[in-house]
Amino acid sequence: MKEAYFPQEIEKKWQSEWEKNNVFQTPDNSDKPKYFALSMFPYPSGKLHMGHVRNYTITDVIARFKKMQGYNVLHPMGWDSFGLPAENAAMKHGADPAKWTDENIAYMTKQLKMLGLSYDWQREVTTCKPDYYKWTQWLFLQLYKKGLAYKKEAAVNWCETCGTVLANEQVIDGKCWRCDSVVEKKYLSQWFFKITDYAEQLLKDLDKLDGWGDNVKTMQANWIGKSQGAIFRFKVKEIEGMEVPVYTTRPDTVHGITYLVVAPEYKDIEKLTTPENKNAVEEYRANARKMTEIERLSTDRVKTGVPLGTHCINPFNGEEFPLWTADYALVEYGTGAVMAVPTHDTRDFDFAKKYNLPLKVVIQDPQNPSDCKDVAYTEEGVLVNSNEFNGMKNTEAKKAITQKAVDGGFGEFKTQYRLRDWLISRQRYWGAPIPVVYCDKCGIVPEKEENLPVMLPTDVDFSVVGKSPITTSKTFKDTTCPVCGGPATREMDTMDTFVCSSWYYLRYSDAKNSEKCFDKEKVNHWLPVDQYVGGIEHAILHLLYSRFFTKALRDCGLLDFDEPFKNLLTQGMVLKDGSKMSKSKGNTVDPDEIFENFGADTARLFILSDSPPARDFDWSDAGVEGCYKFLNRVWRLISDGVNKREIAKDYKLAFPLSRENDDLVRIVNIAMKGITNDISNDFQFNTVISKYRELTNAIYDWRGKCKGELDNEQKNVFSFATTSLIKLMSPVTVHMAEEIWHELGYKNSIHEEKWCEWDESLAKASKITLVIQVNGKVKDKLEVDEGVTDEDLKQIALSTEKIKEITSGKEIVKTIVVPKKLVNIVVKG
RNA sequence: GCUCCAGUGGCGGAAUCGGUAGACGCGUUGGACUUAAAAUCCAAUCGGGGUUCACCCUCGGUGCCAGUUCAAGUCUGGCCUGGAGCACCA
Repeated sequence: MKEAYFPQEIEKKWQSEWEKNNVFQTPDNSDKPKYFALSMFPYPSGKLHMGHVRNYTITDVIARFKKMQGYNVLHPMGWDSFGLPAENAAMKHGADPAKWTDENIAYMTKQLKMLGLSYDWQREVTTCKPDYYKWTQWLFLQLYKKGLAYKKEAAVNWCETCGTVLANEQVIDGKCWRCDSVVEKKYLSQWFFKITDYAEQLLKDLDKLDGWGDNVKTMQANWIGKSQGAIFRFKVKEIEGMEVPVYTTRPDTVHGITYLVVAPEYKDIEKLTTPENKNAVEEYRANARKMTEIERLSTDRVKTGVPLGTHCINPFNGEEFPLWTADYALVEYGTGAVMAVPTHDTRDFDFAKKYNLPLKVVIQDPQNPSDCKDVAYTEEGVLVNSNEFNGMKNTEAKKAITQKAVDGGFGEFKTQYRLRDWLISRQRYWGAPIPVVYCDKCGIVPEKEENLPVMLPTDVDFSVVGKSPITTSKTFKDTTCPVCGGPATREMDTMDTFVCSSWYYLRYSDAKNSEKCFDKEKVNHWLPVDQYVGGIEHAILHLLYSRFFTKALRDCGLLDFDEPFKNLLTQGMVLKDGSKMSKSKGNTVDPDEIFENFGADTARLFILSDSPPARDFDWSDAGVEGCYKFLNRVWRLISDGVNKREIAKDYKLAFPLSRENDDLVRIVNIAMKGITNDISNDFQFNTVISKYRELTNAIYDWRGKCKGELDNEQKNVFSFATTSLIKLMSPVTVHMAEEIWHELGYKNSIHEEKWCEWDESLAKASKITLVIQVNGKVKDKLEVDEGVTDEDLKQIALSTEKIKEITSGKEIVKTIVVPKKLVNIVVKG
């Protein structure tokens, strides 16, 4: 065995060996239980960054560990390859997006292989390939049939310079990420998925996700934004038969209404405006339209509004109050109209103060009543000025008052969600075409399933400005109607890339199927994903959409489970010098350089070493070198032993062992147990790695204490310890472990070995350290035999010189014994 | 403003159940080997104080203030700071 560790040589050799022998291919059929380990698939941007390295290393170690534990592990990889960067590259350099994407995939695949990741490449999926997007389109049609895909007029983020809509993520501080011009709101007819139909299920099923962090679950719950309240309908005094409905979470304050606000875009606003107020209202609405979303939603902006001139009547007390329009009412939420109770709502209060609208207190803290002249009272209290409800607690009044409205026929209980339907249309070329045609006779017609995929045209001009390149195709637009056969035009929009990524994990179960999106039996076998690993930035969008897709496809009968991801690990960011690695800051580290200088095993070891996976990880060059040195240290230990014939393949431990040998064997067993527990318990790889080091140090110490040539027992113990170390390290330092394994004389791959099993009776030290406390403070420690009873411990503690001295002349009140650990003597005086 | 997460040496972090705070590493300092350097190895490394001074003793210490307990980094209540997400959502 070579004395020096040459990672580059070893790593290349084993990577090609594994590929040749299909070590990581996963059969569908196996006697072993299944385990699906999944990393969030990357966008092929060009090169891997350290965030990718961290993500994929974490999942890879999990996959290898589970495989060694006897699971049939599915560990696939793919490419989220539709999206804007490819199209932008095309616009900038005249490159073909498909070619640009393919080249990036090829390069990044090479990098992934250099990292030694155990993927089953037979199951690779690429969302921009027709064999994948055919099924994205097919799934769109299934949702359409179910009424879950529909078209409507909606406001979108519009960049006039680029002539296209932008995703919310592409709007940075209200400006286009590419050309920096201000983003406007525009009304366009767009395709939506009816995710709101699933709002309650998406919220409720969060409770089932024990394997998800609370942070992600609460983020989703907030996003869904369930609230419970009431709808009240108010008659308009000036217009016979007209009503304005409002949604409120504070029905208890209904007697305190002093005005009502409708959104500037409210559908009946023109009818509700008197001729005298028409000009002012029109002007206000025109201004609101011009305003950007950011301006309008800024919370510190002074609230503005104008009166409409009409009034409503409060059915609870007969009071009249004026109608206003103000942009703090949002047309998309609730009914688009707000009943304003300035005394008990801070926004209404600000508005009322500015326009001198009246205040009427209806909730009070009986101990400390407020007139609400300076600030709204939003806490709980008791009703006043509320007729028969006076004296009732406001929490109870919510129900009683709503019930009165229900009985009177002017209101009802209402549950409201903040979640909006998912806008999936993009006026973009590089995406999956929406498989729909427009026929003058038949209207909106879905494409026939046998005509899928609707192929992306290639005869497009990317240099066009102000419209989607797809519209320049001569061959794409005109088609025939699937129903009547007459002339028709294709939908020119493509789907949001989040649609493609909402089902890719299902496709891995049956990636090569050309007849179906996936076989039902296979998808039910492999899914849900046992462990999903990825960045926290996907906490809402991707994970919520995927959950929605799973539920919708379940309702389409395509699969039989409710939730796609059983366990979720959101890994922290990779930082350098305390801030996120980014090109603009110039603090990036190129994975290629690390592979070249230290090897992939060092990179893998280091990226797992210093922080637990969920926390941010601070990259340091010294840390990398430290890991490299550690691998050299392990290599030297074993190569030295192998070359001196002290370590052999066929070792046997014959008990009882000498004291020193027994101690080392115990340390090995303790390490096996500890490492297994650390991985099983939230994947604490940082402590796993510290245990590798402890074990290595212990073996070195033991070896240093052996004098002269090793005897047989020592050789066996040395072989056991080093072979165990290398097996424990094999999921992390995959190439080095394999090389050493073969140097030891084994012929199979270490990655197909069984995980270490420890002997419970040996997984503890032969001596324990007894801690003796007096009044909870440590006063003495001593070594005692492992088998002592509690009574023995007590007697030992009380008879030590030191304790006698401390307790002399004092009354011992009681003695607490923690078995095999500690004695606490409580004294008085 | 609301929600969630976090706060431990010079630094990253460790500490299943409440039971030895600071594992392991980085850095630093000293030493060995060497003509020298690199590499490697050994030792020290929370703070204050004491001392019969290289062996100990003692006090304090896990963001802050209380509480529960024989015992609190860990549990409870109230704050402070930092991070993340949401936000005129009625």
